[in-house]
Amino acid sequence: MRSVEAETGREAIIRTAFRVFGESGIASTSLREVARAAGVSPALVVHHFGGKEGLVAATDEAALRRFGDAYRGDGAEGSESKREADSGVRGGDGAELLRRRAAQTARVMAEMPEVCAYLGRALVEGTAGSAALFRLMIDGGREEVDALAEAGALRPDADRTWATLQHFFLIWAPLSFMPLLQGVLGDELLAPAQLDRWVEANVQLLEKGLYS
Amino acid sequence: MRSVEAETGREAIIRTAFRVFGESGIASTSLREVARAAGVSPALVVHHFGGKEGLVAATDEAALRRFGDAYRGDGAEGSESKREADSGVRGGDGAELLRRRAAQTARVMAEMPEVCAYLGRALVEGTAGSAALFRLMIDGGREEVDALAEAGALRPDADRTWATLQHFFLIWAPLSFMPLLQGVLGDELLAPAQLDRWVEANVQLLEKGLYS
DNA sequence: GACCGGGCTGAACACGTGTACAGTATCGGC
DNA sequence: GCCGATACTGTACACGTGTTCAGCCCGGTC
Repeated sequence: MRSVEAETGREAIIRTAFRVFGESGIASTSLREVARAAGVSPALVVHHFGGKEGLVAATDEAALRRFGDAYRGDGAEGSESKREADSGVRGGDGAELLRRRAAQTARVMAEMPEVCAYLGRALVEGTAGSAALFRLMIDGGREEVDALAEAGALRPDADRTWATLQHFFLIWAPLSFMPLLQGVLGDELLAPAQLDRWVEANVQLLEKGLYS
Repeated sequence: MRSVEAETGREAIIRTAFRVFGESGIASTSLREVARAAGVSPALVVHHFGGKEGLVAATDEAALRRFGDAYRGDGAEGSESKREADSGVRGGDGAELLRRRAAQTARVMAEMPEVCAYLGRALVEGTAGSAALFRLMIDGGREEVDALAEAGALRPDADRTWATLQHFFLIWAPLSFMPLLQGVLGDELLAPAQLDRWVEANVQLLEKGLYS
């Protein structure tokens, strides 16, 4: 029953690291705490990852991979979402694509909240991998902005660099500020209803602005 | 010459705390490091603030006060900026007010970059005072949003809660992500030219959106 | 059956942390 | 002058940290 079902220690540690680091911060959470929460000895963490630094690097990488896979639509679910994710920019108008992308991100956040919460934290703390993480996200965002610009959807006088950053902040900053947000929104940020409001507000802002 | 010019130990510690905490993070910077950077003994920090927790609380409070004073236009400078800051919402159209508010925030950031960098950090780490800090900013933002709505400037179908949060993120998230931003922008975020681009991009986004 | 290798542990180590305490210097008021 | 208060320091302590290491268990291989 080992190979079919049970989780290896390494997997348990990573999975726990998402949760604990995401909740309490990376710098202020000790390797021992992660080990305790995962139900293993601190020495095992060292055994698998070489130390705390290695653990954080491995967690960074695992989080990024899982997020990327889910966003692209890989994994156990049906193939329909992959289909629509792969349909290129050409053909759809900007508004529709924008909404679809936003919903896609929201779906991933609802599917794997711990991973996303961790990513939000990693970005904002000085993790070794966070610079690469950030660069990846920004580059991806920039491509979409450029594609939307080619398609004529982007306002022609827009500053594309800052447009990319604005996209990034509107999507990722809430994750980094999540503990504070619960007080302002009544709900959990990642509750379905809240997620819908979030997506809707972002789409509206990007399409029409706030002030007419 | 003491009382006229020299800085007291307490002031030196707080001023240093802005810089060091802002650069390296609060949780991952030791009380000893702050003391060393300030040129005093660790015991003095304990003497004045009771411990690290107290130091962080005092730094929070000092940062918030200085930012508030500067934003409101108190302090050594001429009184003209205070004048324009106090001119209420009524009378000006939304766009003009919006631009003025953005420029005002940018001015404060250029004036006291360390304080602002610290605030960006404090918000994102689980500081004791950061919840209050956040609430204050959100409440202030909400008031402005409501005022703009009364004046008819806000899009009528906008979600005011999320509109407030969007304002907040567009302004404060860059501070929290500052170490990462330097790579994407060529410049320093708080360099005057970059600051202008930032303000301009925000105003444009809030007025017209990104996609027409 | 012997053997090996990898997952895994408990005990130990050196070190940095936050903090307490006793003591010194310096300044203002009597 | 003295005196008390306050700013400030050096030393010491208990504790949690990341890390090391010798050794356990256990499934697979010759």
